[in-house]
Amino acid sequence: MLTRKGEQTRARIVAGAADEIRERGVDEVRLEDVMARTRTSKSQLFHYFPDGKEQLLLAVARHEADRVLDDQQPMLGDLTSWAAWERWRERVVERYREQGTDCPLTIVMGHLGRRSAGAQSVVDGLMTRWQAALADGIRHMQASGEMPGELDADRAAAGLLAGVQGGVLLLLSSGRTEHLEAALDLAFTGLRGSATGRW
Amino acid sequence: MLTRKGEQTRARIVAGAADEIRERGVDEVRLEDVMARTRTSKSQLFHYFPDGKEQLLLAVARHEADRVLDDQQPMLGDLTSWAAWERWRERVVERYREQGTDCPLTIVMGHLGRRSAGAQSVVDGLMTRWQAALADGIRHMQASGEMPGELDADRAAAGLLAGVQGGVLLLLSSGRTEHLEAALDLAFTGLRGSATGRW
DNA sequence: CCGAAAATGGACCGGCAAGTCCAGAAGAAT
DNA sequence: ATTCTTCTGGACTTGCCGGTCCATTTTCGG
Repeated sequence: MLTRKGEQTRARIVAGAADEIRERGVDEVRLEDVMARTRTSKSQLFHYFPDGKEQLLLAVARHEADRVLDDQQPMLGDLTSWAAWERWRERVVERYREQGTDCPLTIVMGHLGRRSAGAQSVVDGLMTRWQAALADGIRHMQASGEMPGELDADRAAAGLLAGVQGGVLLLLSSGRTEHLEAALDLAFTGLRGSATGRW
Repeated sequence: MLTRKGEQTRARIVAGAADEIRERGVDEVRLEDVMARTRTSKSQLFHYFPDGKEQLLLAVARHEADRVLDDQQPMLGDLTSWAAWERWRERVVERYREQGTDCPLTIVMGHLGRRSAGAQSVVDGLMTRWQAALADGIRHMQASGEMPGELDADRAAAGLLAGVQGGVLLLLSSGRTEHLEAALDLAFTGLRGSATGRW
């Protein structure tokens, strides 16, 4: 059981670890660094995360994953017109432009990605919710006749999501947002266009 | 200077390290494992890679990067008809389906990605060449009137590339190719479609 | 208050794996 | 053949850092 003080400390640790990772990368982060930044001792770390570093990283991943969709609100939840889609687009580009080369989630993921089933599910959950929000928007647009009714909303959302992910990935290594923007534009063109695809 | 024998040994080390990484991930790979697999001693490793593990990983990254585009040939170099584009699409999906969750390049990249400038340039080079090949194909299609002449070939290629990258990324965490396929379909629709985008 | 549970401090351990070193074998070159 | 370079074996060092432990303090419910 956690007391109020305990919760504060735990939260401080997670946030501090997240910052540390953002700044220096997962591999470079020692527990000692987290301790220094959060003014905690080793026994506290292992008190709140008995399974050690792995568990802490997972908590950080969850913490970061939660932020991703929040940062896209309220746009993401209201994709009901082309203007709204454009606003969402701008927000996404802006958010990742600011973030630049430091994508904490990708970092943490890339680190414990495959091995930990927990990490897997964090990402899966995030992507699923993200895709669902996009699919909702697409269905909305179809209902109002602004996107072709023939296309499979879920599949289109999957493709759009992939474009965003790839754009961000390329941003991480190039530092430029042009791939992300191009991917969004190309996807939008597909969403607008005549339904000649294999939908 | 390297003798013939030296080159063989060096190549054996790189290939062995690549296999080891594919199977167990970067973090899990000890120099000792590479030594065992390639029947080499520690002094050999440091003889061929004086800067140690970092340098070896970089060599592995280069090795893997070279394979990526080769695996897409001859399709990638001959995107001159929609049928050819479809063949390329199939090849890409097939290649990554086989590869499944073990993308050695992404792994190595995710590991030393930001810190080493060398790794940065390996990925940059790969992506640049990849995008250039796609852009060439698009220009070909425009010349023969099979893709709208109004779109910016390089930008469209950037978007398509992002879609592929994102699709692969999602494949890595989900194990399924549906995002990759959806991204390709959506991008193709965009490439076919009426030029209503911001090209 | 008081006792139990939670929170904290910080010294200590232990293992592991990267990197060093030197001695000696194999190969090239003339 | 000899000499110089490259190649190889493997023991040794070293530092780092995750994890353990116990003693002490703080919190909290009743």
